[in-house]
Amino acid sequence: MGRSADLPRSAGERDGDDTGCNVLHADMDAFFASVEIRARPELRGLPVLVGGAEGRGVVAAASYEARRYGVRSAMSMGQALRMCPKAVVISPSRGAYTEASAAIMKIFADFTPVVEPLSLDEAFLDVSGALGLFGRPADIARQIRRRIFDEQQLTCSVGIAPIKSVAKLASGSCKPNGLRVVSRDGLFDFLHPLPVTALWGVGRATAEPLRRLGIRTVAELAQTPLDTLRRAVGSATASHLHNLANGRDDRVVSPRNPEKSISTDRTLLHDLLTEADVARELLRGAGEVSERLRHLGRTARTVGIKIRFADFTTLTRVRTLAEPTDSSSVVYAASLELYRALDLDRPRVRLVGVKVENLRPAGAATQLALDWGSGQDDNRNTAADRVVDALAARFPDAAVGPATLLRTTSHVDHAVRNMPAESARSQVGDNKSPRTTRNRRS
DNA sequence: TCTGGGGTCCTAGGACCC
DNA sequence: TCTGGGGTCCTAGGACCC
Repeated sequence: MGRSADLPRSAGERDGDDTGCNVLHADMDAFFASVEIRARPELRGLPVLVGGAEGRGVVAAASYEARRYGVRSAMSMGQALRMCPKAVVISPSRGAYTEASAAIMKIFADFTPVVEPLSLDEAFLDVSGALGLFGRPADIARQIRRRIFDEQQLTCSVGIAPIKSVAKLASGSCKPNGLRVVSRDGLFDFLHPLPVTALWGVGRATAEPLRRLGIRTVAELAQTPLDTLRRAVGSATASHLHNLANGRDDRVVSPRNPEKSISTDRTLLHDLLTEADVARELLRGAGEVSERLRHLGRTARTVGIKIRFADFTTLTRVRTLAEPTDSSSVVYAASLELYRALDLDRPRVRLVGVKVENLRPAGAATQLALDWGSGQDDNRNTAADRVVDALAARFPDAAVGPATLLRTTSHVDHAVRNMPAESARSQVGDNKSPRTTRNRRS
């Protein structure tokens, strides 16, 4: 890719009076697909789908060429391929997206410290403090788009407005590779003709009661009495939507708060039929979320599981522990106990997930554990976990982790069945380190 | 249309305490 | 002993977003 080439195929820049329009919403175009195409230029111009290629996959991102066939993200891969049989399917490469995302966020930060990432590929920026240095909001947006293209060979679309909700709608309306200013004066001309489903927070379940009230456009929503809306969609949603429809959004751009939960779940290629198989997935999930906890220097007080069955019904169970933890074995023991408490009869399990929430800094947890006098085993668990983390970081390609994840089913079965159920409560469970004895305080 | 994976927020009910 | 209200914590599920 040549540097300083012209930005390609711009959807156009709709510039207007940007006075007081200090909120920018920047959104990468078909981000995952664009990153893949950047790595394999021979794919440029072709319909490209990123997502699970085998079995139960869905589309995570589609290039604009693929979208012309009606393909949308979240569509099942099978359906997408029926609509667009010539599409090239690529498995997601998370590392590449994370890396590109970091580079883009860094570019944003060069213009203003007030950046609120919404996901890997989009962010709000408040540029009110940057006007003296970089010019008007629309000028800042142009410089950002230029730098992202020059340095990352990727395009993004930027919406510029006085408030967040409208900036987001504006960027969506000028995709791909566009720029759009919605001025204070032009706010309602832009907002009111839109369908209510365009509003952030109106999905299928909310659209339906609105439709029954005869509300299809934002203008109609704006004119509906608040009480009527409350009865239809509940109090919080009603006032939120009513405000947005009337151009009121007092949310400020604020850098991301620390994460409130960490979860991982996995849809299996084939349904799981035995507790041993489910336990192995819980072990994997517990290991993943715990490793991320330790990496972030945080601990969790609440552990949860998610189980989805073949008929797609889904159960969630959570348990709050006596003490916060970042230990893989404690999280695993708690999740296994939650699963066993379901007491399922011949389940067909399609998805297994593990989640931790109620997060807090790790330092506080250690202190608490020592105070309780039961910290010894916890600390030993964590020490073993840290060794595993370090090995995994040093040798990313090696399989470092619980031995049961490396073995075949019969061994797993044995290991799992010997795991005492009360270990989560007592927080002394450690089925990973053979040296650890389970000497409870008598 | 046989339906991913990572999050956030809201609601509602129950337990418990004052 | 009965009744009520308010606050907080916990749990389950659902809606929504990308």
